[in-house]
Amino acid sequence: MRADARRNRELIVRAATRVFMADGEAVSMEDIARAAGLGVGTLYRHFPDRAALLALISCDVLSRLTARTASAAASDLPRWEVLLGYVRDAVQEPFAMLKSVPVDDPDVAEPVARLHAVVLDVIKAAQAEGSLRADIEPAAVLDLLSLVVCRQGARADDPLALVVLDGLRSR
Amino acid sequence: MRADARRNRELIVRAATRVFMADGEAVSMEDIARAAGLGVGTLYRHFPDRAALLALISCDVLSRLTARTASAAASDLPRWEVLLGYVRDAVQEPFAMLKSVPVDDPDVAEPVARLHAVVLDVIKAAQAEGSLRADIEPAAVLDLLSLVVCRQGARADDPLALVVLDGLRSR
Amino acid sequence: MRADARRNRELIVRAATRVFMADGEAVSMEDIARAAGLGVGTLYRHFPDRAALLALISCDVLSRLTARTASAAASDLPRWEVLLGYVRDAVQEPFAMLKSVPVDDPDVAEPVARLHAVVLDVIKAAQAEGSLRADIEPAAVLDLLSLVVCRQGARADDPLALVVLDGLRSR
Amino acid sequence: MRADARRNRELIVRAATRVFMADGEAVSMEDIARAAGLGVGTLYRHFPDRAALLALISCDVLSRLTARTASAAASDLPRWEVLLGYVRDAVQEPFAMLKSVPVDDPDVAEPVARLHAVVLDVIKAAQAEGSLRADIEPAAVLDLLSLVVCRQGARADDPLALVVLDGLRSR
DNA sequence: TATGAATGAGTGTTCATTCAT
DNA sequence: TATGAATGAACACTCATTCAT
Repeated sequence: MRADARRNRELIVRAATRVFMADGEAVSMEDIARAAGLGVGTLYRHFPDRAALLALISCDVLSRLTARTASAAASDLPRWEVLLGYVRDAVQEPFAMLKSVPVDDPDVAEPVARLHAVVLDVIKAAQAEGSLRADIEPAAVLDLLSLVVCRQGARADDPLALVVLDGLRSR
Repeated sequence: MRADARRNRELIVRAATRVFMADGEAVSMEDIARAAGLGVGTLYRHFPDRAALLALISCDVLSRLTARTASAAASDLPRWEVLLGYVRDAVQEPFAMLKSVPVDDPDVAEPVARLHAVVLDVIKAAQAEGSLRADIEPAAVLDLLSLVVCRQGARADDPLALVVLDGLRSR
Repeated sequence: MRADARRNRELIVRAATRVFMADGEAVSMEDIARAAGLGVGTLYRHFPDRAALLALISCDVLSRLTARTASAAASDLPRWEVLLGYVRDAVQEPFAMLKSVPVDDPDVAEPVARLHAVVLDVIKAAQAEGSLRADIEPAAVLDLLSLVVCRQGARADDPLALVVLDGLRSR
Repeated sequence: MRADARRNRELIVRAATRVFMADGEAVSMEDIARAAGLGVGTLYRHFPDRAALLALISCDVLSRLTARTASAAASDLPRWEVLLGYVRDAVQEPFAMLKSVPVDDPDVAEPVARLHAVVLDVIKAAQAEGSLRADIEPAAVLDLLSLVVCRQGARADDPLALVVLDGLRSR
């Protein structure tokens, strides 16, 4: 792939991520192109259609988050801190858009599964560590965090996230 | 308002509620009219535009829920039961659509405030009663319940709701 | 169907017929709408998509021609005259567009078959009458006439049609 | 013109001829470039626009056919055979595309005229020879053969061609 | 008044053509 | 010079809204 093509692809992904974060999933291809400073044609050269763009951005978001979480998990931080870090990172991403992506698409399903696997490990370890309530199924914890994180406009320090995290803490 | 006008308005609201529950917010005005057994023109006679219809249905949903919750609150049931009842009732309504309604609109803001007031009272009473964790701000509990209830396709007995409710319970 | 709707449908069909005759099959829906003095939306209210419009106009053309030919066939004109009349009528219609209509579509296949049946009868009768060369398969005569008639911009009195018709004549 | 430029031009013309034969005139420039194993840019280096490419391919087809027919005309074959050979050769070429080429373009008009001249000579000679009906204008015979030959997917032995050729034969 | 037909701006997508690499 | 990436006008089609019946 040529240098400028790679650069433009990156511009598209970044712009789309930005506008999805800001305005939700119902953004037109024209708007994304404009935000990227490119023509619509360029979008379509890089992504066959809207769904593909959504899918790719989702994958991007997911793998970025998986990488970051896995890296934190490899540290010797307390597992609770790793979990908090996950939430803090996730709310910085346009996670809400995942709701409009077909999770059946294997290209999306796989990165989702990988992220889930990493986070589930952290959850279990946090329960073993004693920082996370052990009387809740790990999968339920994951669901709860996903709920917190997938709201349009979520922030790590909004009351809701704080409540949920506090509710998950062992006493 | 004449009897048939009131009847049609009711038909529209009911039909819209139904299709919003079933198919989400992205339903066309034609679809709503068809579901109501009316022409689109009649929709527009009753509601100046799509936003107004959404707002009004939201109000309808909200006031119905407020009434039901207030009535339960007037009983001598345990406050925890009243709270559970609220969740059970709310998930039967197209609450998810509230996310696409401008809450700035005073016509919507007010019923929201009224529902919140009623539920907050129940929350505080449940904390006083000792059934609901008292170490969480009532407003935060409300947010948490809203989160549970406003998901598209939410059910009172899905794992997520169960986890949240369990997390709120005093031990 | 309401009076104005029927009138507009007629306008669409007429306008489309006209522009297909004039400019060939590659005309945009906007152009057709403009030619009909209507908005594109109206086209789509009457015809679900471009293919449906093409199919319907083809059917219209075909049945008009079938009716005219059958009526001539019911007269006591010489069969040769009936055949000439068919060619004269056909070249007045946007027959060329049939080449871009999916003949597999049963809605089109049937009127085509009906026209063919009528014309084949005339052909056979003309051969029996002695005015049409009898040493050619009726089906081949039909094909030949179709070829003459389906050219973009065909005219009944252009040299080509004259030659073909003359070639078909018994001597 | 450098050797590789000539080679590329040849590649383009050949590829375009091939895909026009196979898929009709509605082929994209990208498709043609891909079929030629070249980039679109190279197409545009050789041909200013789509019309020019079409025109040039037409010229190519026409002159190839003119050469072949003239060569056959130079032999001592019966003129009827030469005429049959012309039809057989022509149907192997993407002659249908000529319908979408502006014949006004002098670059196209001239090769058309040259082919016509050659074929007309053959036609007249065949009439003189007694193998071709002499009661039809040579120009009309030419038109008729053009009609046969310019159909998308024409073949020398399909019923239609056979009928036309048979109709032209003297008895 | 209720109806649903008409409208047209807006959306996703394609493709001839231009231009940076 | 050859490449193929970028462009944007054009197309088919949708749907909130208006308006004739």
